[in-house]
Amino acid sequence: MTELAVFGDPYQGTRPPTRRRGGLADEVVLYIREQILTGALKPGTKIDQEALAVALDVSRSPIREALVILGQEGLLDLIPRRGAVVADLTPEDIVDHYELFGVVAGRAAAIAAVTLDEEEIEQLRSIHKRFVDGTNDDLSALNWAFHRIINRTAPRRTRWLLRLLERSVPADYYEFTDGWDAQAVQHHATILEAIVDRDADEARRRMEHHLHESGMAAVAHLERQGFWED
Amino acid sequence: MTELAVFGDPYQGTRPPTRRRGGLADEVVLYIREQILTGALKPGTKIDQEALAVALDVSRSPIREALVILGQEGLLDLIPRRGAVVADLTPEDIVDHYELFGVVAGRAAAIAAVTLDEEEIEQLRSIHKRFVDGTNDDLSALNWAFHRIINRTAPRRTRWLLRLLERSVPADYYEFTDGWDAQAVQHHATILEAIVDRDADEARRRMEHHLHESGMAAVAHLERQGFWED
DNA sequence: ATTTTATATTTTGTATACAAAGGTCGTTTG
DNA sequence: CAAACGACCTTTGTATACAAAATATAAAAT
Repeated sequence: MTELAVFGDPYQGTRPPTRRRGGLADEVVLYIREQILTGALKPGTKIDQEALAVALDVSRSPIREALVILGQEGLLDLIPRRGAVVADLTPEDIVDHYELFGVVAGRAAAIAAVTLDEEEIEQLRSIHKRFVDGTNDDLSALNWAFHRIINRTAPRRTRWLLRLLERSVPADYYEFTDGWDAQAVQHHATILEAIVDRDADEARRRMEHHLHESGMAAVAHLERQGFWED
Repeated sequence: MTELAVFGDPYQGTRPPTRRRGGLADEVVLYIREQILTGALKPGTKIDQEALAVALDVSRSPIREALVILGQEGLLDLIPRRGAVVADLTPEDIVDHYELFGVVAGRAAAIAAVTLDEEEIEQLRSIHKRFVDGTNDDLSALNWAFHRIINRTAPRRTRWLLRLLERSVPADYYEFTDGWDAQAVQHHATILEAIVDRDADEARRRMEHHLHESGMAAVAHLERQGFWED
């Protein structure tokens, strides 16, 4: 069951956006990012603008804009006058990335612990419940919904940074990493508990821990994808 | 004295880069960012690509790349098919930005407290000393050098994020905010102390506090610049 | 008079064209 | 034989051209 019922859905409008109609550059970004994070494009590989343009059947204009975006995200190194190469992200970089993700998401969790109202906490409980005993739900979507309720109360700039940090990292290791969902459920339970207790500091610590472990899972996932193979 | 002597300089090579030769897009980015952060371009203002191209005497190609970069930084809102407008950053956004800056720089400080060697700590002392009694030094450069020694030991991704957070915010409020340098000296002193004590947690807390106060100064600076005038 | 509809104009997004820097490969020279 | 030079080819960066969407303008209808 990949599609969730719309009626009676406790987290309507809290599902990851399927797609919003931007320009061609956005699609190119999605394509290259996918290629990098699945290990199809190895670190150090040079991006041939013309070749990519031909392959995707677009001109170099949207290609170049996409390269700029991915450069800003840190997935590509843009060296002036000599092109773009896939950034050589090491396991340490991924771990570091998730630590950063942790301190920012931790901040969001701390804020959520003192700002979420009872209704929102109830939504959180409901989603978590479906996570616990849900066998026929999309775990990634539930996970996303859980974090969204927490993050949406954070200030605007914090939400912006969370989105940025989320993008440049594998999104779907839930489907692949064995046993991760069980671990995640545990983490979510402790985070939810801290929020119910209105314990901001504990919520922060537990969210940091959750993201730390997520980083480990992400590294394992990338390794399995052959991200660091020759 | 804006230029520092090269010989006998305890922080050679630790000065902010004057300029690195990129493409035209980089210069356009610098220009627009300056315009925004000085209040010349008010939030909500639409960016006319053609007009900008004519004004800066370049084509729309580098202009568009610049807009994409500034969009990624959060200084512009890029709405597909209807152009770019200056993001309406509120004082809350700026404060939030510096809080984020704080948790990231705090992480760097915590790492520095346990990884800096004696020589680096000595450099830190030396710079701080010049900061304390230096009347004829460039305070911005000294400030930059102080933070650089701390941040350079942080992992790569953390340094990347620090650079990103640094960019989209006024860089030179040292020269403008009255009494800020005295406050900064105090903060630096306490941070240095925590690092000397190898107290990672305290270093983190004090760095967070330092950035929090910096945020206040930045908001005051932007207000004085007329950033939020009609 | 105000809203609606049709048409013209502007502006963005994409494609193509061109100039210059970078890279390649073979030749020359020490 | 290795290093250095140079002519050629490739690729990037920038400018221009064109198509389509959005906005503005004017006419028509209620």
